[in-house]
Amino acid sequence: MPSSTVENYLKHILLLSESAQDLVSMGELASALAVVPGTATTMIKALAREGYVAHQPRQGVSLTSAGRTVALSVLRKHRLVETFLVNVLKMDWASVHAEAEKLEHAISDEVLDRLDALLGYPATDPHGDPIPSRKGKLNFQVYASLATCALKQPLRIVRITEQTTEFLQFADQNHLLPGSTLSVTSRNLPAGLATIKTTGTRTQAMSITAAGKILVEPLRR
Amino acid sequence: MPSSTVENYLKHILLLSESAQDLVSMGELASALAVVPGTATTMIKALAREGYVAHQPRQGVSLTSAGRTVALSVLRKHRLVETFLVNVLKMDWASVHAEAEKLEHAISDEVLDRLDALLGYPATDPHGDPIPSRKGKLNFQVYASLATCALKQPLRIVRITEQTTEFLQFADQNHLLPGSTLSVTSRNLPAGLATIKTTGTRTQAMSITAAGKILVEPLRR
DNA sequence: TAAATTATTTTGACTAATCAAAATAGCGTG
DNA sequence: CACGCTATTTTGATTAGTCAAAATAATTTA
Repeated sequence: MPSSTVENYLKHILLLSESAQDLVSMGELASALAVVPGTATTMIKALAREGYVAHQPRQGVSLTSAGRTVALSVLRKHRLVETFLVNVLKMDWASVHAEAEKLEHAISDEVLDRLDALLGYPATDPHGDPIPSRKGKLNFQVYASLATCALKQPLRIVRITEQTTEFLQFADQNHLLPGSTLSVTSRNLPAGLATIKTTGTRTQAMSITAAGKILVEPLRR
Repeated sequence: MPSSTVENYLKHILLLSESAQDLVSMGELASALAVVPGTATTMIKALAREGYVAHQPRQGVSLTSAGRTVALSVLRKHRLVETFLVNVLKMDWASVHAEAEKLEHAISDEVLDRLDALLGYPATDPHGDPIPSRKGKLNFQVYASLATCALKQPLRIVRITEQTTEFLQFADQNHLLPGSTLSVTSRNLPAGLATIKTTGTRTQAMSITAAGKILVEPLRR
């Protein structure tokens, strides 16, 4: 049984390799896990010995299929727990991440399956993040973001890719939740600003960086 | 924040000092925690330094009020989680103990309060064990057991004081659940046997030791 | 291409929790 | 009151995970 430390390393490698095309560097891994780089190196060498990762010294690290299995299972637990906390216990959207961070290592597959059924087998968590299936299939869909989509087009928010409480509170307060509809009225790249209009005809500005964390799909029908 | 190891030590001291009148010996503590006695001694000395327990060398250990607070909080988590697993997720009565053993260290007070509300503020868990209140009050009531109660008197089971899967399965299969009614028809102390009659007029024998783990109250009305 | 900057790895040390086995203290019994 | 049994405590080692700081490699800059 991998320890919860090991589970965390593997989960973060999975998460980081979604954005990073290929190998995850020690630097980004270490900072995602809030440890010093030397610690990450040491740990990764141990994980490589145990067959969870492949380590290209001085290049980076990637998951083996064994490591990927563990990582997906942890991610599934995390996202189903978040969904439970929000949908059943009515907890605050912005604060459930930290809770799930602890529970994901303590919950058994048996409990998880029943939770899944109780929730009606959801495909995504409350932030729009896809929930891996029991078999370990992750529905990885590529969406545009508010930073990259076409201007003036009607859009629906599908996902918020950032789990910090502050960002989620910002999104919540500005009605930028999965399901909300809006459009991007303009962008000013040099200034790093995007202007959006929500359905309530409210217009507001946000940074391009923030806009890039809000994924959308074109609204049709 | 106490580690989950520390939480476990404190919880078990609380549990053992219910039966043991006063001080808990290193021997019983060590075997409850499945560690060697030397480990328990070392750990208890550390806990004493941190103010969680009072250690009488070579006599035993007892909780300080700080230690008792932690222990009661863990016990509350354990028993509410068990109740949730059985009442909401419909898990098997006999197997939830092990699950709760892990979750009790991962769940926050915030989540726990909501779980408590969802369950309707239960006073006991599915085994009849009293759930400490949020304020740390433990409704410690003294009950007779099938080993000590009067013969031929109509009784209602209120609690099963033994958490092993095997014992709980035995109780389940013989309809010995909290709420069931029955009476003790006879006891044979030298043989170590008790004979009981459940309402379905079924008569069966069990050891006095097992009978002592089933707590009852006289059925009146 | 040599020097400088940056990222990674190594080394040595530390903490929490554990065990095996030896040392010690308290018994009770003869 | 000494002897022996049992429980407890000590001692020395081990494992997982971590950090600080030195050493090394790679890449960028001049």
